Amino acid sequence: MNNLVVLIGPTAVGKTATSLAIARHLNCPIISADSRQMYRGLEIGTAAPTAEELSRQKHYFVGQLQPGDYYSAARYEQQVLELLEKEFPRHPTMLLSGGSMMYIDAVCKGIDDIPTVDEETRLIVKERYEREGLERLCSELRLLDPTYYNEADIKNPKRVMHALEICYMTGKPYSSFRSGQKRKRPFNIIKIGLMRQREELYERISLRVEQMIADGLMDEAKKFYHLKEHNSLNTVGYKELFKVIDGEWELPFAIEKIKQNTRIYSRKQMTWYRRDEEVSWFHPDNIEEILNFIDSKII
RNA sequence: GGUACCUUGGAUGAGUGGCUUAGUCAGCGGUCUGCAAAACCGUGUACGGCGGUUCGAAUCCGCCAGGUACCU
Repeated sequence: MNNLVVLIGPTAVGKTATSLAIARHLNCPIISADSRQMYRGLEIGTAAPTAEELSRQKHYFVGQLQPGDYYSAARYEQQVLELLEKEFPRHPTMLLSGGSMMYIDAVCKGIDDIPTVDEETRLIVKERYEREGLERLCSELRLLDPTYYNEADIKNPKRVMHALEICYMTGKPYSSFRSGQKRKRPFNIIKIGLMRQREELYERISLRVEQMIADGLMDEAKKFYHLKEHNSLNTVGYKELFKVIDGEWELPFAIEKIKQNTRIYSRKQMTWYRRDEEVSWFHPDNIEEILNFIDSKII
């Protein structure tokens, strides 16, 4: 039987260091599950593994996309599954590590097979939203897909728009693609969660942000300023510095906002993890305990 | 010492006698099946202190405290 160790935890909790220790112990590559570290050039702001860390253990899904490339959790699921199939013969236990909740779930639980929306449809719906407003889109969704309308988060434009995109493109209700079923995976999943006291985590966040600034985050932001409309740059650390570049904010204020937004992000991650009962939680300092636990769960 | 103005929940900031609860941000909690470090939702009865007027005061009056500006 093959195993996939999944290492999760809020940002700045210490996943990178722990993942290296686990990977060395298991003698396997690391599959990154970080939706922003996938983009090349955002190393400082996303606290990506350093060149030295990357050289210690083979990493996948770090710095392989250009900011501006389209990507999605579904694509990630598919690529990771393919990779695992390829790697398992040589590495019967693999490690997936990262903080992107949706990506983790995509790999562990699966995402329904929904067509990828083409650029044209995306534009049409976006324009309608901007011109006619959310209300109109909602009443249209109610007609095209009453099932989804009744369970959807109707106030969330992204959700409503996506459902409509699928309806337009396929001529079928969005809900007809949603099974709500967990996929069975042909490997054993061992979920390890890293957690620290709130104050401890917040302190680390604060220090890390200061370090990012010292390491030249501003230069990185300037370099990608021209891509700021892309989702990959709609990221904590960059969006605040863009406001400094625009002259809207002073740098010290922006730095405080980065810390604050990172804290908010870490809390959202924890909220997401909290409901996942399959996770076993550890403090990052207890690395021996973590390794022993993994060994006991490997099939 | 005098005159004027100000004092609202962690921050900001409306409200000038009664529609009980402004709003925003933070904080905290939550949602999550296709750009997810995204997007969205929920949640706090506070009116500087003490007295008075009134059926009723954050809102009017007096005193006290703190603050700001100007004057001597």
